[in-house]
Amino acid sequence: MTNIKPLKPTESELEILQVLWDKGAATVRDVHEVLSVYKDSGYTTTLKLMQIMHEKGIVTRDDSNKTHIYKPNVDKGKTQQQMVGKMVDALFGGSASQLVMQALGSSQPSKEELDEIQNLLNNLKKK
Amino acid sequence: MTNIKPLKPTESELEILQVLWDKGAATVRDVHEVLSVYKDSGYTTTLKLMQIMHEKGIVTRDDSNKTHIYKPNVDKGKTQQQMVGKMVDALFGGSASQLVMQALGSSQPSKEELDEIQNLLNNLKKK
DNA sequence: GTCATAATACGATTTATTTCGTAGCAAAAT
DNA sequence: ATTTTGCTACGAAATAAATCGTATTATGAC
Repeated sequence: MTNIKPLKPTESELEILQVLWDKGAATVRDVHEVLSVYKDSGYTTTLKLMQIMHEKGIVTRDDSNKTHIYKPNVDKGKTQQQMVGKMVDALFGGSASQLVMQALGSSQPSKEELDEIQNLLNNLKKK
Repeated sequence: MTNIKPLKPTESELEILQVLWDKGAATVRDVHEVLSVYKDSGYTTTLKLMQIMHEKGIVTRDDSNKTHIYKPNVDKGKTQQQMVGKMVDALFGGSASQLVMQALGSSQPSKEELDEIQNLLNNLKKK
Protein backbone atom coordinates (compact mmCIF):
# COMPACT_ATOMS: atom_id res chain seq x y z
CA MET A 1 0.00 0.00 0.00
CA THR A 2 1.60 3.21 -1.15
CA ASN A 3 -0.06 6.35 0.01
CA ILE A 4 -3.77 6.93 0.40
CA LYS A 5 -4.53 10.47 1.40
CA PRO A 6 -3.40 13.45 -0.65
CA LEU A 7 -0.12 14.17 1.05
CA LYS A 8 1.45 17.39 0.10
CA PRO A 9 5.22 17.22 0.31
CA THR A 10 7.00 20.49 0.85
CA GLU A 11 9.53 21.89 -1.58
CA SER A 12 12.46 20.29 0.19
CA GLU A 13 10.69 17.01 0.63
CA LEU A 14 10.07 16.93 -3.08
CA GLU A 15 13.74 17.37 -3.78
CA ILE A 16 14.52 14.44 -1.56
CA LEU A 17 11.80 12.31 -3.10
CA GLN A 18 13.33 13.01 -6.51
CA VAL A 19 16.52 11.34 -5.43
CA LEU A 20 14.77 8.44 -3.77
CA TRP A 21 12.57 7.81 -6.78
CA ASP A 22 15.62 7.91 -8.96
CA LYS A 23 17.78 5.60 -6.89
CA GLY A 24 15.07 3.45 -5.40
CA ALA A 25 16.79 3.50 -2.03
CA ALA A 26 19.43 5.69 -0.50
CA THR A 27 21.16 6.76 2.67
CA VAL A 28 21.02 10.26 4.00
CA ARG A 29 24.52 10.79 2.71
CA ASP A 30 23.59 9.61 -0.77
CA VAL A 31 20.73 12.05 -0.87
CA HIS A 32 22.73 14.87 0.61
CA GLU A 33 25.50 14.36 -1.91
CA VAL A 34 23.05 14.89 -4.73
CA LEU A 35 21.33 17.87 -3.17
CA SER A 36 24.57 19.57 -2.29
CA VAL A 37 25.34 20.01 -5.95
CA TYR A 38 22.75 22.76 -6.14
CA LYS A 39 21.98 23.55 -2.51
CA ASP A 40 24.28 24.54 0.28
CA SER A 41 22.45 23.47 3.36
CA GLY A 42 24.25 21.17 5.77
CA TYR A 43 24.15 17.43 6.20
CA THR A 44 22.10 17.51 9.37
CA THR A 45 19.46 19.52 7.60
CA THR A 46 18.97 16.76 5.07
CA LEU A 47 19.02 14.24 7.89
CA LYS A 48 16.39 16.10 9.83
CA LEU A 49 14.17 16.47 6.81
CA MET A 50 14.37 12.77 6.07
CA GLN A 51 13.58 11.96 9.69
CA ILE A 52 10.51 14.15 9.49
CA MET A 53 9.49 12.50 6.24
CA HIS A 54 9.81 9.18 7.99
CA GLU A 55 7.55 10.34 10.82
CA LYS A 56 5.03 11.49 8.25
CA GLY A 57 5.20 8.18 6.46
CA ILE A 58 6.43 9.68 3.21
CA VAL A 59 9.43 7.38 3.28
CA THR A 60 10.20 4.07 4.89
CA ARG A 61 13.50 3.25 6.40
CA ASP A 62 15.54 0.26 7.32
CA ASP A 63 17.35 1.06 10.52
CA SER A 64 18.61 -2.42 11.23
CA ASN A 65 22.08 -1.15 10.51
CA LYS A 66 23.80 1.92 11.82
CA THR A 67 23.48 3.63 8.49
CA HIS A 68 19.81 3.77 7.68
CA ILE A 69 18.43 3.07 4.27
CA TYR A 70 15.50 5.14 3.07
CA LYS A 71 12.95 4.33 0.40
CA PRO A 72 10.14 6.43 -1.03
CA ASN A 73 6.73 5.51 0.30
CA VAL A 74 4.63 7.61 -2.04
CA ASP A 75 4.12 6.80 -5.67
CA LYS A 76 5.87 9.08 -8.11
CA GLY A 77 3.08 9.09 -10.65
CA LYS A 78 0.41 9.70 -8.04
CA THR A 79 2.35 12.56 -6.55
CA GLN A 80 2.97 14.12 -9.93
CA GLN A 81 -0.70 13.80 -10.75
CA GLN A 82 -1.72 15.44 -7.50
CA MET A 83 0.69 18.31 -7.87
CA VAL A 84 -0.16 18.89 -11.49
CA GLY A 85 -3.84 18.81 -10.65
CA LYS A 86 -3.34 21.39 -7.97
CA MET A 87 -1.44 23.61 -10.33
CA VAL A 88 -4.03 23.25 -13.06
CA ASP A 89 -6.70 24.39 -10.65
CA ALA A 90 -4.65 27.17 -9.12
CA LEU A 91 -3.24 28.63 -12.31
CA PHE A 92 -5.02 27.36 -15.37
CA GLY A 93 -8.64 27.51 -14.34
CA GLY A 94 -8.92 23.77 -14.35
CA SER A 95 -7.83 23.30 -17.96
CA ALA A 96 -5.05 20.76 -18.25
CA SER A 97 -4.57 21.46 -21.93
CA GLN A 98 -3.84 25.07 -21.12
CA LEU A 99 -1.05 23.84 -18.93
CA VAL A 100 0.18 21.57 -21.69
CA MET A 101 0.25 24.45 -24.12
CA GLN A 102 2.17 26.58 -21.69
CA ALA A 103 4.68 23.84 -20.87
CA LEU A 104 5.20 22.82 -24.48
CA GLY A 105 5.43 26.35 -25.72
CA SER A 106 8.06 27.55 -23.33
CA SER A 107 10.42 24.58 -23.34
CA GLN A 108 12.65 23.26 -26.10
CA PRO A 109 11.57 19.68 -26.51
CA SER A 110 13.81 17.40 -28.56
CA LYS A 111 12.57 15.58 -31.62
CA GLU A 112 12.30 12.40 -29.59
CA GLU A 113 10.15 14.10 -27.00
CA LEU A 114 7.93 15.57 -29.66
CA ASP A 115 7.49 12.15 -31.20
CA GLU A 116 6.59 10.67 -27.88
CA ILE A 117 3.98 13.32 -27.30
CA GLN A 118 2.70 12.82 -30.83
CA ASN A 119 2.19 9.14 -30.10
CA LEU A 120 0.21 9.87 -26.99
CA LEU A 121 -1.79 12.41 -28.91
CA ASN A 122 -2.60 9.88 -31.61
CA ASN A 123 -3.81 7.42 -29.03
CA LEU A 124 -6.02 10.02 -27.41
CA LYS A 125 -7.48 10.99 -30.76
CA LYS A 126 -8.58 7.45 -31.55
CA LYS A 127 -11.05 7.44 -28.72
CA MET B 1 6.64 47.48 -16.52
CA THR B 2 5.26 44.22 -15.29
CA ASN B 3 7.59 42.18 -13.20
CA ILE B 4 11.27 41.60 -13.81
CA LYS B 5 12.76 39.17 -11.35
CA PRO B 6 11.34 35.70 -10.79
CA LEU B 7 8.88 36.50 -8.05
CA LYS B 8 7.43 33.53 -6.37
CA PRO B 9 3.97 34.22 -5.05
CA THR B 10 2.92 32.13 -2.08
CA GLU B 11 -0.09 29.87 -2.12
CA SER B 12 -2.38 32.54 -0.70
CA GLU B 13 -1.00 35.19 -2.97
CA LEU B 14 -1.76 33.01 -5.94
CA GLU B 15 -5.36 32.68 -4.85
CA ILE B 16 -5.63 36.43 -4.71
CA LEU B 17 -3.92 36.90 -8.04
CA GLN B 18 -6.44 34.51 -9.58
CA VAL B 19 -9.23 36.85 -8.63
CA LEU B 20 -7.38 39.95 -9.75
CA TRP B 21 -6.47 38.42 -13.10
CA ASP B 22 -10.05 37.41 -13.53
CA LYS B 23 -11.60 40.74 -12.60
CA GLY B 24 -8.82 43.01 -13.74
CA ALA B 25 -9.25 45.17 -10.67
CA ALA B 26 -10.87 44.65 -7.33
CA THR B 27 -11.22 45.89 -3.77
CA VAL B 28 -10.18 43.86 -0.79
CA ARG B 29 -13.81 43.09 -0.17
CA ASP B 30 -14.33 41.86 -3.70
CA VAL B 31 -11.43 39.51 -3.36
CA HIS B 32 -12.40 38.37 0.08
CA GLU B 33 -15.92 37.64 -1.05
CA VAL B 34 -14.60 35.24 -3.65
CA LEU B 35 -12.08 33.57 -1.39
CA SER B 36 -14.54 33.13 1.43
CA VAL B 37 -16.51 30.71 -0.70
CA TYR B 38 -13.83 28.11 -0.12
CA LYS B 39 -11.74 29.54 2.71
CA ASP B 40 -12.74 30.70 6.14
CA SER B 41 -10.07 33.16 7.09
CA GLY B 42 -11.16 36.62 8.11
CA TYR B 43 -11.40 39.83 6.16
CA THR B 44 -8.35 41.41 7.76
CA THR B 45 -6.30 38.43 6.70
CA THR B 46 -7.10 39.08 3.08
CA LEU B 47 -6.46 42.76 3.63
CA LYS B 48 -3.07 42.11 5.19
CA LEU B 49 -2.07 39.75 2.41
CA MET B 50 -2.97 42.29 -0.22
CA GLN B 51 -1.06 44.97 1.64
CA ILE B 52 1.98 42.72 1.68
CA MET B 53 1.56 41.99 -2.00
CA HIS B 54 1.49 45.69 -2.58
CA GLU B 55 4.73 46.16 -0.65
CA LYS B 56 6.30 43.41 -2.73
CA GLY B 57 5.09 45.03 -5.91
CA ILE B 58 2.97 42.05 -6.92
CA VAL B 59 -0.06 44.31 -7.16
CA THR B 60 -0.61 48.00 -7.68
CA ARG B 61 -3.25 49.96 -5.89
CA ASP B 62 -5.15 53.12 -6.27
CA ASP B 63 -5.59 54.62 -2.82
CA SER B 64 -6.93 57.96 -3.91
CA ASN B 65 -10.26 56.96 -2.43
CA LYS B 66 -11.02 55.54 0.95
CA THR B 67 -11.67 52.15 -0.54
CA HIS B 68 -8.56 51.09 -2.38
CA ILE B 69 -8.58 49.44 -5.77
CA TYR B 70 -6.04 46.72 -6.48
CA LYS B 71 -4.73 45.48 -9.79
CA PRO B 72 -2.39 42.62 -10.59
CA ASN B 73 1.14 43.72 -11.38
CA VAL B 74 2.54 40.43 -12.56
CA ASP B 75 1.72 38.88 -15.86
CA LYS B 76 -0.44 35.81 -15.73
CA GLY B 77 1.40 34.03 -18.53
CA LYS B 78 4.79 34.80 -17.04
CA THR B 79 3.71 33.57 -13.67
CA GLN B 80 2.30 30.38 -15.13
CA GLN B 81 5.55 29.85 -16.96
CA GLN B 82 7.59 30.32 -13.80
CA MET B 83 5.43 28.01 -11.75
CA VAL B 84 5.35 25.35 -14.40
CA GLY B 85 9.10 25.60 -14.68
CA LYS B 86 9.46 25.12 -10.97
CA MET B 87 7.23 22.11 -11.05
CA VAL B 88 9.08 20.62 -13.98
CA ASP B 89 12.31 20.90 -12.05
CA ALA B 90 10.90 19.71 -8.78
CA LEU B 91 8.88 16.79 -10.06
CA PHE B 92 9.86 15.88 -13.58
CA GLY B 93 13.61 16.05 -13.44
CA GLY B 94 13.64 19.08 -15.69
CA SER B 95 11.77 17.42 -18.52
CA ALA B 96 8.81 19.49 -19.62
CA SER B 97 7.64 16.79 -21.95
CA GLN B 98 7.31 14.42 -19.02
CA LEU B 99 4.98 16.90 -17.43
CA VAL B 100 3.07 17.20 -20.65
CA MET B 101 2.71 13.44 -20.85
CA GLN B 102 1.46 13.30 -17.30
CA ALA B 103 -0.99 16.16 -17.74
CA LEU B 104 -2.29 14.92 -21.06
CA GLY B 105 -2.53 11.34 -19.92
CA SER B 106 -4.56 11.96 -16.80
CA SER B 107 -7.03 14.51 -18.10
CA GLN B 108 -9.81 14.13 -20.63
CA PRO B 109 -9.04 16.70 -23.28
CA SER B 110 -11.76 17.48 -25.80
CA LYS B 111 -11.26 17.10 -29.54
CA GLU B 112 -10.78 20.84 -29.83
CA GLU B 113 -8.10 20.84 -27.21
CA LEU B 114 -6.33 17.96 -28.88
CA ASP B 115 -6.40 19.81 -32.18
CA GLU B 116 -4.98 22.88 -30.59
CA ILE B 117 -2.15 20.89 -29.10
CA GLN B 118 -1.60 19.18 -32.42
CA ASN B 119 -1.18 22.54 -34.08
CA LEU B 120 1.37 23.65 -31.58
CA LEU B 121 3.14 20.35 -32.01
CA ASN B 122 3.27 20.79 -35.77
CA ASN B 123 4.80 24.20 -35.38
CA LEU B 124 7.43 22.90 -33.03
CA LYS B 125 8.29 20.10 -35.41
CA LYS B 126 9.00 22.46 -38.27
CA LYS B 127 11.99 23.94 -36.55
C1' DG C 1 42.03 -0.92 23.47
C1' DT C 2 42.08 3.71 21.82
C1' DC C 3 41.10 6.99 18.56
C1' DA C 4 39.14 8.90 14.52
C1' DT C 5 35.37 8.80 11.59
C1' DA C 6 30.73 8.89 10.29
C1' DA C 7 26.26 8.21 11.61
C1' DT C 8 21.76 9.35 14.26
C1' DA C 9 18.93 12.05 17.61
C1' DC C 10 16.99 16.06 18.82
C1' DG C 11 16.37 20.62 20.73
C1' DA C 12 16.68 25.27 19.40
C1' DT C 13 16.82 28.93 16.17
C1' DT C 14 15.68 31.26 12.08
C1' DT C 15 12.87 32.46 8.43
C1' DA C 16 8.53 32.50 5.95
C1' DT C 17 3.65 32.57 5.90
C1' DT C 18 -0.82 33.08 7.57
C1' DT C 19 -3.95 34.74 10.77
C1' DC C 20 -6.21 37.89 13.72
C1' DG C 21 -7.25 41.70 17.10
C1' DT C 22 -7.50 46.37 17.96
C1' DA C 23 -7.21 51.15 16.91
C1' DG C 24 -8.30 54.91 14.13
C1' DC C 25 -10.74 57.31 10.65
C1' DA C 26 -14.03 58.67 6.97
C1' DA C 27 -18.47 58.48 5.17
C1' DA C 28 -23.21 57.37 5.38
C1' DA C 29 -27.38 56.87 8.08
C1' DT C 30 -30.21 58.34 11.55
C1' DA D 1 -24.62 66.04 15.62
C1' DT D 2 -24.26 61.52 16.87
C1' DT D 3 -24.04 56.89 15.81
C1' DT D 4 -23.17 53.18 13.01
C1' DT D 5 -20.81 51.08 9.36
C1' DG D 6 -17.01 49.80 6.68
C1' DC D 7 -12.65 50.65 5.57
C1' DT D 8 -7.19 50.80 6.37
C1' DA D 9 -3.04 50.35 9.31
C1' DC D 10 -0.28 47.66 11.85
C1' DG D 11 1.65 44.96 15.58
C1' DA D 12 1.68 40.53 17.24
C1' DA D 13 0.63 35.76 17.66
C1' DA D 14 0.23 31.25 15.55
C1' DT D 15 1.82 27.97 12.31
C1' DA D 16 4.89 25.87 9.16
C1' DA D 17 9.34 24.99 7.13
C1' DA D 18 14.18 24.83 6.92
C1' DT D 19 18.52 25.11 9.15
C1' DC D 20 22.02 24.12 12.30
C1' DG D 21 24.76 22.88 16.59
C1' DT D 22 25.82 19.66 19.88
C1' DA D 23 25.59 15.23 22.14
C1' DT D 24 25.87 10.49 21.65
C1' DT D 25 27.02 6.14 19.68
C1' DA D 26 28.60 2.47 16.55
C1' DT D 27 32.28 0.95 13.49
C1' DG D 28 36.59 0.47 11.62
C1' DA D 29 41.66 1.79 11.60
C1' DC D 30 45.60 1.74 14.06
